[in-house]
Amino acid sequence: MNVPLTKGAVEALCKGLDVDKPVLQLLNIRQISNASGPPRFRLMMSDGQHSLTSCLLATQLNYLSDENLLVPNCVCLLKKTINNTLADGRRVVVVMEMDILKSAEEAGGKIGNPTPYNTDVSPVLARMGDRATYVNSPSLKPVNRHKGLTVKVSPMKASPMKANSASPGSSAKVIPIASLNPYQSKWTIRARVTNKSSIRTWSNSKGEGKLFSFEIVDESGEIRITAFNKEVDKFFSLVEQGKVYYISKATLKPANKQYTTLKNDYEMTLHAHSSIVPCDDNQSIPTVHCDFVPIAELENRDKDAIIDVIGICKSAEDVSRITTKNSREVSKRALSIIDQTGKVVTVTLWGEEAENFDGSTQPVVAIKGARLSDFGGRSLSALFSSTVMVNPDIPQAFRLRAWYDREGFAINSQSLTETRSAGTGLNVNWKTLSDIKNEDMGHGEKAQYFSCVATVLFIRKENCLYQACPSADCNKKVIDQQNGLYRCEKCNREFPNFKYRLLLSANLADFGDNQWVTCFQETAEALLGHSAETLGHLRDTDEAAFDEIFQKANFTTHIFKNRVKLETYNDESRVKVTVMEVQPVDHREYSRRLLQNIYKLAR
DNA sequence: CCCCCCCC
Repeated sequence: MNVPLTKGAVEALCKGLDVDKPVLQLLNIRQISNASGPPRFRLMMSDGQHSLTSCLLATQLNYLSDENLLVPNCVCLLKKTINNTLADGRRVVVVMEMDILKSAEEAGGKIGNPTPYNTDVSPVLARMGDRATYVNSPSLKPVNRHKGLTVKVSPMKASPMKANSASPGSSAKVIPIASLNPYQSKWTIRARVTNKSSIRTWSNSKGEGKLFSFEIVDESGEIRITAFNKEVDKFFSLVEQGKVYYISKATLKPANKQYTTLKNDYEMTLHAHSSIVPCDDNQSIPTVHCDFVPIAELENRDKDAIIDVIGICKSAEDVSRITTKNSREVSKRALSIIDQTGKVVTVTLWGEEAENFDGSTQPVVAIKGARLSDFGGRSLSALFSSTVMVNPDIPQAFRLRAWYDREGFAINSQSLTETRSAGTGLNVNWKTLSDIKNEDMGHGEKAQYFSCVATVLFIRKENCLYQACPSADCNKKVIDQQNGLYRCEKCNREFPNFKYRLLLSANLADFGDNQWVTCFQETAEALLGHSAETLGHLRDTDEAAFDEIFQKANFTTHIFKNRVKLETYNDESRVKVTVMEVQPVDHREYSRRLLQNIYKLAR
């Protein structure tokens, strides 16, 4: 069988064009050293006219080499390739899927007399091989534009560093970060930026200003650098994540260990004479190293552990604004990520990272330095010190992508993060009231949550209000001492006043069933449309008006988000349904709900 | 000279 090579394919690939399933001949294959993870193979492919040296084998195809199928002169069908452009415009073709059409023996030797198409791609790959780095690839897209292109770095083992006499900006020689101290001022360091903050402002009793900080690493260690005010203007745009710079003439001061986990006793502050000069020759400066923890393994890790994680973003919440305990407003967005362990975990992004994140394409998300929390069982949160990467150009990401697109998307995954609220949009667990009985909801160890559209048939007025402790966080019922004082057993105090709290029993109905539910304060107020205080006052002063409020609530229809749990009391078990949220019926959600029921009935 | 790491 004669299989012609796809002439012109190498040129097209080098220009970044998509070539549909080219047939190419393998001229050479060699393993490039890789500090961690599986070995990587670099291929030289030929279309008979030109050879392509900037070609990597995706690690899921390593078996082709292991089984001695991928040997020079064999003819390959490249079924799927990913064309990556490096920051400097050079390209790397990653072979994701391939078939071997002809063995080396069948091909019988080199076809044609191919010449290298684009020789300048070689050095970068040689470096990638030597250092196992995937630096500055634009396919590695941090969601925060102030967090540049490269991933955070773990410093490699301390090793003597070659002095570089070519360092600009200073007459001093290049010294390792580890040897920096406040008592020596003539130095230059050469280091890679691993984490760059956005610009922040502050205002306190000592004054106000702006600052940004970044972390750098060389072979010897790491250090944090902060720029204030004028130095922010001077250096913020120059300093890019992932890039290497000569840095000199900055102030060293003891690091406040309370605020940093970086392994350095000092930190650096830039001043008017500080110098930062980009360095192109950066091959000896270490780059990213992530120790990804499989998602299933998070169950066994301690709360507050700082871990690296990678997964496919199965779904993402819309961004929302929350107010912190310190009354600061911040954006947040929770993602559900899944990996090959089949487990899902919720990861929360904050601030700009939350605002800029786009989960619509189900990208690979890798986070270096996320914090493990025990919220909802297990969940993750990005920190200021975390680096969030979207579709990073690393083997683990390629493997995940291949796994998810082939099978992962369809598996019945389980989340380590129990979602307490029913969520929104597609994640809403819609049920009808009859489902509660038919599906024995709430019979498990954990409570279940569901949403339904239902109509209020009846609300019990009796005992719907109680006199509660007026302390801010105590809602305990108080005892009327009949002397103008109210006693709270929990606070062990008497108060001259109390606050009204609501505890409603309501009967809800939909087309299939009805159900008694309990509404506490907020949901009861939403259902009745009045505050507990107003209702308490009315009950004591205007019974007719009080009754009318209950009449008006009857036959109103809402979306109810509920918690359901089987409870045992005096040897008697019954399912208790508590309303967590009452929302107006959104027309689209209601239609979706109806359609789901029609579909269910038709089955 | 900052030092926020959050919310359910």
